Amino acid sequence: MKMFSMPKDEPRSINELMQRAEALAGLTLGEVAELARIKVPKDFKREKGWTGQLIELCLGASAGSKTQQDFAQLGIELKTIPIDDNGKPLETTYVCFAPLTNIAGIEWQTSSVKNKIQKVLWVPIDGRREVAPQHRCIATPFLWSPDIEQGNQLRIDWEELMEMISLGQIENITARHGQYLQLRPKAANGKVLTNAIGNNGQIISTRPRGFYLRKEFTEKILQNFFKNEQT
DNA sequence: GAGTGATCATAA
DNA sequence: TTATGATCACTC
Repeated sequence: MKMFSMPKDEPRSINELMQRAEALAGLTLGEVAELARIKVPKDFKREKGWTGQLIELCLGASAGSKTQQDFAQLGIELKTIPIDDNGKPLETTYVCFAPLTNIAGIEWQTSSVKNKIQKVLWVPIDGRREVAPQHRCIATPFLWSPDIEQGNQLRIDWEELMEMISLGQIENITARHGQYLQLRPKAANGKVLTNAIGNNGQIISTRPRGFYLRKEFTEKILQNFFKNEQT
């Protein structure tokens, strides 16, 4: 039984990171928050990113808004994912902002999406709304990298969406596009605007967009892990 | 009920 | 302003 204690610095190896992460398994958000000396909100209506930031703190990630991975030196991105009692995702997973201008020459291989999901430390956490945040339990964290098929699926969606953006079709893209990777608004509210390419090649103003992984995609990742875990 | 579009807190 | 962390909540 490994006990969890708050780290005072960044993990220096994948092993060290995984040791810390695995020590969180089985604990509730309330228990972890107490160790971190942080107050648990009664719900996430206002503090939507609270869980992610708590886990960042617990694993020694340096907070802040960087475009790089959470553990850049290890090349690992941290993602908490809310699950129901069957271990299925309750929400889609945000990946990164979508570039809407100056996108000539951007390719999948060097894209932000590819870079972000190259290596992910998934931390599944009970996300059922009927369970108070304080009592939500952390499941087993695990490291994942996309296999050939998953990488191809995401590349195909990414290329389709990026082509539409480059052709000035941003206003015609809805969350229904993309089989596994979708594009949705990502901003503080609907009044936030950024530049994009219009249908005549001109610069237009539109809501910022972000790439999200559909639940069907992350569900397979989780299923595959838990399947291998019990064999 | 599910899913899309909208939204909230915070950092630099 | 744009990025991080995401979940909310209205509409279908």
